[in-house]
Amino acid sequence: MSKIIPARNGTKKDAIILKAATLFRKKGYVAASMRDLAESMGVEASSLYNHIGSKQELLQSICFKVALKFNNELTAITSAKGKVVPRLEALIRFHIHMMIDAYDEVHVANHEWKQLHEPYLGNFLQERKAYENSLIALIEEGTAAKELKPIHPHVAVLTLLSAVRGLEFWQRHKKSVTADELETDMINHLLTGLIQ
Amino acid sequence: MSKIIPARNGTKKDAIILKAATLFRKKGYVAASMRDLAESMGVEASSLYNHIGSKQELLQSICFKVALKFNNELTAITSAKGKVVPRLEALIRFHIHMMIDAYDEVHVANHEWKQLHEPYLGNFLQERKAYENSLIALIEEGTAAKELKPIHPHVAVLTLLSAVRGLEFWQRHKKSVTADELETDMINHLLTGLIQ
DNA sequence: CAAAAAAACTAATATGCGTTAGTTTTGCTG
DNA sequence: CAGCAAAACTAACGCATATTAGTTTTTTTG
Repeated sequence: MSKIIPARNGTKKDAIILKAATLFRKKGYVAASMRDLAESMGVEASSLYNHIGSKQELLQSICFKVALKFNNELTAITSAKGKVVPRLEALIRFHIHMMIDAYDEVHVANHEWKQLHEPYLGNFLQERKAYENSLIALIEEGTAAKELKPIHPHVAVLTLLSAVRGLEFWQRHKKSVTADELETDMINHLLTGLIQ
Repeated sequence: MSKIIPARNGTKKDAIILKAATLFRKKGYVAASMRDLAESMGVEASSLYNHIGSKQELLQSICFKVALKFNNELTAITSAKGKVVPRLEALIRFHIHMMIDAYDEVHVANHEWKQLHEPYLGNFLQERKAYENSLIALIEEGTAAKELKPIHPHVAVLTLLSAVRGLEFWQRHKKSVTADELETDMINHLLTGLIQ
C-alpha cells in the first residue's frame, strides 16, 4: 500500500487533479483510465474515490480553473486605461507564461473540453465566447484609435489566439530558443509582421 | 436493412472514411464508437468490416491522406524559384483552402494523431518534423535575402503554422467574414503585422 | 492507548467497446 | 432464373472501463 502525497500548498485532491492534467494531456481524456491515474500515484483506482467524485469532475476542475485564470487577466487588461498596443502585448505575454507555467492544464482545457458533460460544456463554451468578444472589443478600440491597421477584428483575434495556443508545440524547441527570445519574436511577429 | 452508398468518385470504403472523419472530429477518435459510425451510415457495426480492416485503419487513412496533400504542396512551393514572400503567401493560402475543403480530415489529423499506433505514430511525427524543417529553411532563405525581418525561424514557423491551424475555429464566424476577407486579412496580419 | 476518522484495500457490478463467426439477404451475371 | 459473390444481418466473445460496496489498515485525536 502506498499513499497519496498532497500537492504543495494543497490537498490530496489537488495532487490528483495535477496528475490527471498530465495524464489527460499525454493520452487524451477518454483514453486515460482511472487505473492509469491511480498507478501514476502509486495507489489502487478505487482509492481515488475517497478524494474525488468522478473522472468527469477532474476534467471540470481543470477546464474551469484555467478558464478562470484567463478571464481574470483579460478583465484586468480590458478594464485598464491607456494605449491598446501595450495592453495587447501584455495579454500575449500572459498567454505565453500560462503555457509555460501550467502547460498540462492549459493543454487539457484547450483540447479536452469537448468531453465535458452538460451543463459544463455549455458554460465553458459561453466563457470562451465571452473571452473572444472582449478581445474583439479591444482590437476594435485599437483600430478606432488608429493604433492598429484596419482589419476584421474576428480575424485578428483568431490569428492572435491561435498563434499563442500553438505554444503548446514549443516544448520541442526549448533547447534552441529561450522563453524570452520566444516572447520577443512572437510579439514582434504578431504586432509588426514578418516582412522587412 | 440499409446500404452503404459509395463516395462520389470513390469506393464504399472511401465513404466510410469520410464519415469517420466527421465523427472523429465531433467526438474524438476514442470516444467515437464503431456503432456510432455504423449508425451514421444506416448500417450495423459489423457490416463495416466487410469494407474496412479496423477502426485504427480509418484513423491512419485520414492522417496520412492529409499529410500527403500538405507534403506535396510544400514540396512544390519550396522547390519553386522566385521571392520567398509570395511563396510563403501561397502556402498560407493553401492551408486556408485545405481547412475549408477538408475541414474534418485536417482537424482529425491535427488532433487525433496521438491515437495512431506504432509504427504509424512515429512515421506521422517524422513527416511533421520534415514539414516543419522545410518551412524553417524557407524562412531562413527569406531572412538571408533580407526579404524577412531577422527572426528566430522556429518562432516564425510556430506562429505561422499555429495561426493557420486555428482556422478550424473559424466555422463559427463564417457568417460575418467571407473566406476571401479571411484570407486577405490573415495574410496581411502574418506578413505585415497589426500595428499601423 | 483506545476510539474515531481517514484512506487504503479487494472484489464485484454493469456497461460499452472492437471485433469475429456464422447466417441470411441482396443484386449482379451467365 | 439459377448460381455466385458482395454485403448485409444477428449473436456473441473477451476485454477494459468507471464506479460501488464492504472490509481492513493506517493515522489522528482525546
